[in-house]
Amino acid sequence: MTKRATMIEVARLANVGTMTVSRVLNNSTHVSPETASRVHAAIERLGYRPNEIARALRGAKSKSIGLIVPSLADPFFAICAHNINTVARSQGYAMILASSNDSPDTEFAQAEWMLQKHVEGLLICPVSAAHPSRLGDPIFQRTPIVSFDRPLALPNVASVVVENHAGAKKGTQHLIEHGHKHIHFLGDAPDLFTIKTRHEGYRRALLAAKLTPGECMTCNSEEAVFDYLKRVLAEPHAPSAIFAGNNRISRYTFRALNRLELRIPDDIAVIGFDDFDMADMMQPPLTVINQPVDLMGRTAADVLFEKLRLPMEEWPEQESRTSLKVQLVLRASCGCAFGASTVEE
Amino acid sequence: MTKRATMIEVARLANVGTMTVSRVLNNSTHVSPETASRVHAAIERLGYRPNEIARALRGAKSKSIGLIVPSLADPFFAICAHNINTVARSQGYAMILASSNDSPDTEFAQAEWMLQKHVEGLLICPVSAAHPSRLGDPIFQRTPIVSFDRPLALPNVASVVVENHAGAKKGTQHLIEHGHKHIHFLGDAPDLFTIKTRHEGYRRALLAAKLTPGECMTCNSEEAVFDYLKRVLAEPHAPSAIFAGNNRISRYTFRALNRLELRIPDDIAVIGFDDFDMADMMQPPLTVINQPVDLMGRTAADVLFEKLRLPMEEWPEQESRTSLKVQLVLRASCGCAFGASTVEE
DNA sequence: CTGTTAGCGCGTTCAA
DNA sequence: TTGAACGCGCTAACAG
Repeated sequence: MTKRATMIEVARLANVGTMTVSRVLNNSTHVSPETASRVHAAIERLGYRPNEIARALRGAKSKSIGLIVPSLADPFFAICAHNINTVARSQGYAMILASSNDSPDTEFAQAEWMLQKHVEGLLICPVSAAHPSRLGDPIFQRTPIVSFDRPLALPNVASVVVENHAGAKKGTQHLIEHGHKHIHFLGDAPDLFTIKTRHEGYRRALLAAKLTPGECMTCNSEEAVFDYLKRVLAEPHAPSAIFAGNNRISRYTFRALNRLELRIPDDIAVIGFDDFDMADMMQPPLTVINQPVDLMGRTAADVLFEKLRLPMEEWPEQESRTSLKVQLVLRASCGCAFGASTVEE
Repeated sequence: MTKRATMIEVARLANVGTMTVSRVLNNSTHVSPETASRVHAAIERLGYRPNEIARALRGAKSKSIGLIVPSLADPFFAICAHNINTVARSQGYAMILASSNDSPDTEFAQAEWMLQKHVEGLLICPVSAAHPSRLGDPIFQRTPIVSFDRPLALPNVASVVVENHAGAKKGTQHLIEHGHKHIHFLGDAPDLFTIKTRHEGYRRALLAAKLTPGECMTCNSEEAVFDYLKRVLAEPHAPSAIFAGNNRISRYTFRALNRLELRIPDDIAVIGFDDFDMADMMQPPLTVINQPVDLMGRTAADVLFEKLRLPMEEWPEQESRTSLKVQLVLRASCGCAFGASTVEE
């Protein structure tokens, strides 16, 4: 009905000074039990809640962190955000969210703006590293930053990623074991860390088997994948298997192959990096490299809050780099014939 | 490196009062062009950025809104969040996010806590209406609230939903036109507005065709759907078609039917409410009632910002209720035999 | 057109 | 153990 009660009103009602109220709220040390209970009663009666804004202005603690992802509409990032948020809330922190839409300028603008909002720390999945990141700017030196999914080569930024190289290598090796000699790699953005690293893992696997690796093909849409496959499958040395660089590409590939009326894995085999919902229900079920999506967000948040606990002087010279394990989930699109999914470390 | 510059420093450097700096930053009216440019230069040189916290403490404008969803991990809500965030950013607002995990207590706690953070407005997808919502509490009277996906029967809350009744009715009618006489309805939470309304639409369609509608079955997991279908399909009057109350149930149903080695739509037909990624790539492609997910978030945000523009005195007596159109997307699981999807208004 | 004064609500001195 | 006064950075009133 009326405006919210302030600390002064509580103090008056309890016949104490505002300082006492403040103490009861925070330390609760050096306050006699009976005074404290009087204060509590007053708080109750007035429905008083501390004004977080005023708190933040006074001290340096805004009790909020910022999260910037390329796009929340992407289920992968949505799950990351979900887990980060869970950790944040458990620590009493608010999470402010923003999308960079894969634009370095937007990313920088959002990050800078979050600093104005006095977030205590920043969690970022950085945009493609085509341009040097401006997240190393001096204004960010006093704010802990953790990057995830894609690392940031900056001294002040910790990072959490998965074993992209090893995972892609293992997946490709599996394809080779199925007898494939011509395997193509499809990505969306060749400058993207994840895609680049996965392509490198793929390359190593082929080289080790004395086979010729292909380029990292850039296919940004279902149409692009369709056109590419249609063209290349008509050529000599047509691929007999596809390695899809991420789950979006996997889905595009599946759609394109369907339109081309090709049978998986008989006409062409497929393995994709990153599992997705219903991948096991496709016809055929898709073999994938599974990344620990839940763990990724949680770990990144944990790393950030760990840094938040440390005073700035104690920040490590070199920030931590965490790498999460991935698994090869064998289903049928690779050529295996399992009833259910099988997991290989 | 050093602490951020404050307004006073800018003022000193530009040889003006802080008020002038403030004016340049906001109105920029009643300031001589040359003074303004001196101020701008000083701002530039110091890399000054206004402290949003102080601004928020001073005025009532925190330039932030709160969003509470049952779970960000759900793609449906992730997309809503994405669109809401886009609108918010375009208005210069930050979005604070929280999940209620379908708990009324958590929902209330998060909402209350957001008020402490002085959000200017709240967007909420309310938890199941099993318990009367506490969002009508007096403390929320001064804060505009918009609920989406599920309405809230409170005078101070506007809402944006889709045509659940009409959509479910149309889908069920379609099943009836295919000759089905025994159609079962599967939901997850019978008290949920969306599920309840869709079940009602389903019931009306059957009644209108002089058929007997079934209960709203509660199936909270793939296991539950599996057990239910296994049992009921062995009984007399076994269903020849299933109406799935939302996309999660659709996926469960698809999985369960697969495990039961039943053919869709020959052994049993399926229609689901709410489309999802790859639904058109399943075997067979799933016929669904498609809701305008993108529009939902955007509309809800628009409604909120409209309210934010109005002074409290001008708030309408009765809050707005928006209902978004849905479409029947015909694929193959209903019994139709299309090459591609067909859309019916 | 511009500067001065006075808080916003809290927590941190320092004195009682 | 407690309270008074000051100031965080900014802007709404009022002068000038």
